[in-house]
Amino acid sequence: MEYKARDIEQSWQNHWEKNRSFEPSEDLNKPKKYILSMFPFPSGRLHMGHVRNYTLSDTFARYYRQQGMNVLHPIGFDSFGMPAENAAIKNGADPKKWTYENIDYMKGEFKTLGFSFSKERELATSDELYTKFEQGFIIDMYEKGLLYRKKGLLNWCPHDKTVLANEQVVDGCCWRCDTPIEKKDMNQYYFKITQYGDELLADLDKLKDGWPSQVLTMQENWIGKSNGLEFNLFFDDDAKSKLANKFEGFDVFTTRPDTIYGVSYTALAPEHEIVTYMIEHELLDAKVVREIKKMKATSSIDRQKEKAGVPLNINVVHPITKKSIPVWVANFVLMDYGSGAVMAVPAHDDRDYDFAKKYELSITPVINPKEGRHDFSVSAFTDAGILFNSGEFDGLNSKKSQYNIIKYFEEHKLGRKTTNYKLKDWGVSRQRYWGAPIPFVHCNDCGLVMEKKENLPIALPSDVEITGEGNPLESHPTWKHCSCPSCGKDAIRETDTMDTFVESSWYFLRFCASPANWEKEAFSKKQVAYWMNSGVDHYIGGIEHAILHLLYARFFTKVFRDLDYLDFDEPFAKLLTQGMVLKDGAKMSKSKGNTVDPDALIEKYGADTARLFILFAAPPTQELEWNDSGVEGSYKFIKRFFERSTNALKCDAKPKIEHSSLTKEEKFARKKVYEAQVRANEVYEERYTFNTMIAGVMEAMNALNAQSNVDVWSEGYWILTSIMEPVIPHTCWDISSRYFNLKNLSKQVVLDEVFVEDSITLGVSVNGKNRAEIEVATDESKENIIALAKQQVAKHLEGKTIIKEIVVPKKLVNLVVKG
RNA sequence: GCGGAUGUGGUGAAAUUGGUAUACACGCCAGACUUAGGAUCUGGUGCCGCAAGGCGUGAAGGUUCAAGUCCUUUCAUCCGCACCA
Repeated sequence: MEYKARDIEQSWQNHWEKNRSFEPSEDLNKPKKYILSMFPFPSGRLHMGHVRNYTLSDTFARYYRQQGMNVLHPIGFDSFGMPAENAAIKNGADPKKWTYENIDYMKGEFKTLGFSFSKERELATSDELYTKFEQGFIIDMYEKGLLYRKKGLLNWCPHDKTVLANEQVVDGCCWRCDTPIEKKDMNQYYFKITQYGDELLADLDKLKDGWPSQVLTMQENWIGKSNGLEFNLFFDDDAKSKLANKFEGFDVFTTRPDTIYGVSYTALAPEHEIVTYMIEHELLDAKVVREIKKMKATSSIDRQKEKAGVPLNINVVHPITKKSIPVWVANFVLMDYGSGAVMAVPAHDDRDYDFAKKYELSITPVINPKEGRHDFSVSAFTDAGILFNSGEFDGLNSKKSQYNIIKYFEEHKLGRKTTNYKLKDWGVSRQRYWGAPIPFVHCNDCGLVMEKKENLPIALPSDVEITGEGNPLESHPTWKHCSCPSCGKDAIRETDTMDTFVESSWYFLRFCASPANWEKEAFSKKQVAYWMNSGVDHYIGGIEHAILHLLYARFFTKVFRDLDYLDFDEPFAKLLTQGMVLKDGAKMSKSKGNTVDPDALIEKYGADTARLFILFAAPPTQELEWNDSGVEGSYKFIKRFFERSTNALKCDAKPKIEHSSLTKEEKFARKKVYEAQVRANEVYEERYTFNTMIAGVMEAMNALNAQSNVDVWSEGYWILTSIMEPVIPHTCWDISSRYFNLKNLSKQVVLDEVFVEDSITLGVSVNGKNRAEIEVATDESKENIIALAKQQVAKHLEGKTIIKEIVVPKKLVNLVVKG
């Protein structure tokens, strides 16, 4: 029989579609599995990374269907976003048309790859129905105080002409187009994600067993919680009068209160309000002002190159010693962390040390190492140690003194214990067209007013002109004009749209909703409770989403819980982060010209070959090096697997075999088949190393091929097609339908009898060095085994004394000799 | 600088708890069938060596009867974060 991949694949793809084979059951009493892959942006064509992603999720989904689970394996498109708009600017395409044409094409690709997605739950986040519910959530969050509008210094990408969240700034550049970002003062909507900072951090603990530790660490670092002391540094009388009594002082934050006696200067960020005041009121030399302006204009990358600063010629008073401390402006002080001001302890902080050395400021050591001595003329001592020069705290260790010093500050009302986070509130407004409109209205009388829920969705206009200059919603002749939902007078609609990460923060909940209710509700508590019970069972996607998407989705889940839409804390029980797909050692990318087009591959070999190669070439979390002859090898295996199926007989149940009556080769073949099954179960349930599972099946095939018993062949195929169905579904359904009436695509029972053996092979080592092999009866006595082993390695024992004999049951014998 | 990962044949990679290192595949070599083979089948293939034997999991030590696996030190590559007070 000839293996014609394309014919077989198309016929089964049509069969599955016609029979609605992959729609989940609405019976919420069945045991469930929710298998989710990160949905794609509809860029136009799938790339190999997508194929790897969906092959993995499909493999899980098909396995759990065989196990009798009710499986939800949905797909959608994260379809808002800048590329659609950029295509419009470049080619004059309509973003909506461009997007939905791409979606149609990619759906076709899903079909030809044989992915078992639920067709009926497919969605695109740019669908108006999706926007409608999202806008509803935005309103709920605003009412809860979790969304607010404020003016602030924002990251602005001059190329994409939009605001970016901190998370979207990579090395000071736009995460999408790599243009260096600028700071711009604008109104912007924010989600109060910081309110959930503690919980987002603490709940990482719940994910320990299911998420890669790397991702947990990245999230932990991103949230960046640190405990310390916050206190006020007060100006002396000179400074106060110089500042016209506008400022009493300023707040600083430190994680090292134990170094408080070592403070020898203090520094403000160039953007600090006191600095701004002094510039505006001409309290600084022109030269100093010039220096400060230069610092502000320097990008964050350049600022890191060398420390720079200028003195402000004002002083504060040390809170304990009451000594006078000079105030500087320093380029390494960040305005958006803590209060934008630091107490500087050059003796015990590297940055403060460098700065003090450069500007010849005094360095006052107050902590010694527990052992030995530190040379403060060379570097700062930043470890914990023993305090000196620290008044009543002398002799205490760092840890103890931190506690005592914070207590002292609190008792004397000088300061308080605080927690600081690197995590910032999530800015979500974008000055773009192709996004979900933020459902607010600006009214002259009422101010900022929410749209009424019955008016949702606030849909995008279709007749826009997209030039790349400014926001098309802003320049549209009529769209933004509306009446105030509160007083009815003429008002202006908000023209900002939402960050696309908002859509991907709840799509996994939408998939839980039965399509019958899609018009009526976003999702029901009951359906979500069922499918999300213990979370999405397997969430599969790229490591590049380790921070942004996964953090936002966790945040939304917690918010929805507090809005009483659901009853759990964490959305994703198990996270599998796949490795990149490489060719010639580099990530596949259009710009490098090292891509492999999935469509061409399917055309040549079929989808099953692509799927098999992807799973066989490397374990899922590792990088996958593309290799054309490896693909060829996968094709040949499938071809052989298909052709040799003719050795099986038609049967409706697994054949019964009298194991003891078989030949050695037949027994061995059965053992290999069942070994493959045992390994497959482990791989699907725990290890996810599909490469080793496939290797097991190949070994079993090799063993089957060395014998000719038709029952052994039939049983072998019964089991192996079941194991392989999730990987090469078309081939396996085809074989199974011809021989087994599809009955074997189900949970398999392992027969232990095939593992019982009469004799086993043991390795024989001398001094740990492998020298020979012996074959002994399974129940052979230890004495006999040793005797036989000695006989086998007699040559290596000549003239030597055996001082120890070790027998490891079923493994080996080790003889330790001397002389 | 901080955090994490990885390092095994010519290549992708196996080795679940310390127990015969290199399974499975690619590549290569040889043979069979062939007018032919980039098809198929069979066999071989860690390195050095004619052999006996020796050497082998980035490097160096250590623990152990036994180490890819555990401990110490170190090198290289990759990824993430990065003046976070």
